[in-house]
Amino acid sequence: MKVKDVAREAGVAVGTVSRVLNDHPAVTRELRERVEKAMAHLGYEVDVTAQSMRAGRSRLVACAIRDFDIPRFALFIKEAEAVLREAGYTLLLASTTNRPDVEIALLRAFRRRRVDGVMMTLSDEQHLDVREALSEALMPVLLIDRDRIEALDRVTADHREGARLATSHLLDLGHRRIAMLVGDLNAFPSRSRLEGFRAAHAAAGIAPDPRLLRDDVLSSEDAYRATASLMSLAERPTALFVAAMDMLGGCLRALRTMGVAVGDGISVVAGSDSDLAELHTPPITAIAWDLAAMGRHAATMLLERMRGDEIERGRGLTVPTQLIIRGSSRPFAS
Amino acid sequence: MKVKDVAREAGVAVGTVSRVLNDHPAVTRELRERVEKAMAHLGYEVDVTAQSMRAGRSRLVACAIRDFDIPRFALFIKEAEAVLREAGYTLLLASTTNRPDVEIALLRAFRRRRVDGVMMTLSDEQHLDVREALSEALMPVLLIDRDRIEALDRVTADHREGARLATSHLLDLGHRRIAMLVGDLNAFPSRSRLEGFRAAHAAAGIAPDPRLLRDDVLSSEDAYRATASLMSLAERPTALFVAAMDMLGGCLRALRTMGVAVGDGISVVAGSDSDLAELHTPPITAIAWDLAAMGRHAATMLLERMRGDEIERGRGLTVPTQLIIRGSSRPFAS
DNA sequence: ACCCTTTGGTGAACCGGTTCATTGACTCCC
DNA sequence: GGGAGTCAATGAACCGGTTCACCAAAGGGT
Repeated sequence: MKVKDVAREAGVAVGTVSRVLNDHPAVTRELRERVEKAMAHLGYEVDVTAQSMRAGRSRLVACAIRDFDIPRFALFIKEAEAVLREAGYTLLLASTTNRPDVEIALLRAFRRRRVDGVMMTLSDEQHLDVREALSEALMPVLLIDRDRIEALDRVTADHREGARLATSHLLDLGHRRIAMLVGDLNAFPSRSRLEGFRAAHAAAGIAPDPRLLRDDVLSSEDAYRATASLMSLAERPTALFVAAMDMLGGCLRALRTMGVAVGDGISVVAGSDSDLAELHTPPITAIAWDLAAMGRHAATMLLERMRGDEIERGRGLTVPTQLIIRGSSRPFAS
Repeated sequence: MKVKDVAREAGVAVGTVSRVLNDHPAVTRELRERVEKAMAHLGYEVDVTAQSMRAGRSRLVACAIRDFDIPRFALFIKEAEAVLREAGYTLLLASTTNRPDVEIALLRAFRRRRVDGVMMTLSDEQHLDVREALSEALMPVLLIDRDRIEALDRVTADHREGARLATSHLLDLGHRRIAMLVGDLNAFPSRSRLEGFRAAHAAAGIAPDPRLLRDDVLSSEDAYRATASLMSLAERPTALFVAAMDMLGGCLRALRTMGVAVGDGISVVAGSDSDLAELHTPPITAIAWDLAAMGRHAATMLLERMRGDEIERGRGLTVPTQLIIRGSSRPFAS
């Protein structure tokens, strides 16, 4: 079942069938109808593989993120997929497990598949091998919540401002020993959160205690351990900013285990909002931003780039963050 | 940059290069090394599209689920992807939005892409057009948490037993007016949960009040509305079984809005476990099962089927469910 | 009546691999 | 010494579309 068969059935040339398939204008209505009837009659369906082969593009867009089971990322993917599907693209999914070697291997695999565009996170924007792989990618790449690679488009959230707001909020409440849990400082989100944290302290003329900073918190178990270790310090923090995404669960679990009451014993601010933050007792103050919008923008920007529109290189789009103040952050009573 | 170029550089025939690429045994070590050196020297990379074209298979596996932003499904996908990648396959992702027409369109799109295998959910296993599309799919299809299509492999969770346990638990506590929120009864999970719910009632010799059943609860907003409407009844339920996946948030939000205390005012059991259920005050009794294992099994079974192993049609694998009893389910005090 | 342009249609070449019938060289054994 | 058998290597054909140089017919202008 191929164009040849359809052509024979309709009594036309293969080129004409191809024209009909691709809505080429130079086909008379009569022939178009005959061809369409033949296709319907034979139950013909184009072979996208063959099309890709000739065209050199696959109508595939790859999305590689560090770990799917970050619930809120699903929103991003969902919206991106919807936009891409609308435009005739199919989404390829992979997880990098936040490892540079996997990121490089995936870029190569995508190129072998003639993927038309890629959106991805990076474990470390400065990693030389990754930067080299990106520059040899041959297809447009858009960074998800990463920056520092000037030539590439990116969609980010304003984590710096979110962290600054959260930290100022705690400082305003009188807290002076604020602990912070962040992820990998080699990547944009945690780096900017730390900047915001420091900026807020600087603005208040207060020096943060470096012993209260825990980075590399990448899983809920990490958050559990980090919280437990912080609460075992001789001089405990009075407030805890769980800035890494989706780490609130581990943190709350640790506080519960250690018998520390959220709100009274320690103020808590979450770096990303969730049902858990909203419905906890007390409800948890949290930073929120629109991941669905990020997904839509990412897909749209990548589509523009893939169309080859004449656009300046390295466009960046930043979605704002906001602080939702709830009952878990309370004035510090000495 | 193609096999031809590599062949010229190495001074061999294209067929030999292809043999090297595919680890064909009939190549002398000397030639293999010459070819490999030539490939490295030219920076050659195979074109997977061309391979697919000739081979008639794409090394792509599609996964279509009703909605990605069900956080727990991410676990399934993550594990499935890991298994498939290990085996040299790439995962294609799509969401069906739980609509039969989208399901059919996706199956067609997958076939056009020569996808090697599909794992998917269905909005309604009995839908005739979908069944026809499935039978014409030409590639192995595995159902995710769906049954009733005898010819297809499937991986399910034992929702019936989970719901039976949860309901018996509530009945044992003395509850007689148990409300239930489920999703689409045309699909396996909700159907089985309802069966389990009824089986538990039957075993206890109690007839459930049909006015306390709310089906088609598919979003957190649905759950909010359903809970609000249940709590507005003249004869309120004394227990609430939120059996649909990831609907607990909406339900708790409604109870909070209406000033009903979980545990005291109403006992609550969640159909799937989560950080929210575990860390809520009081913690919520919930049904748990291993979605990661489901993902692994799904990928493994599909791989076997794609290898064309001689296996009986329509294998089913069921992962067990368990009830985690927490503080939200309490004895009914009249 | 003649030439020029426009329009619709044709089919061979091409995309970049894999496959397989064929060839040539070498070994083995009677 | 010669026939059978084994093994590497070769390269043309093929997978199923799209493209484009080319052609025929129709239309337009003088």
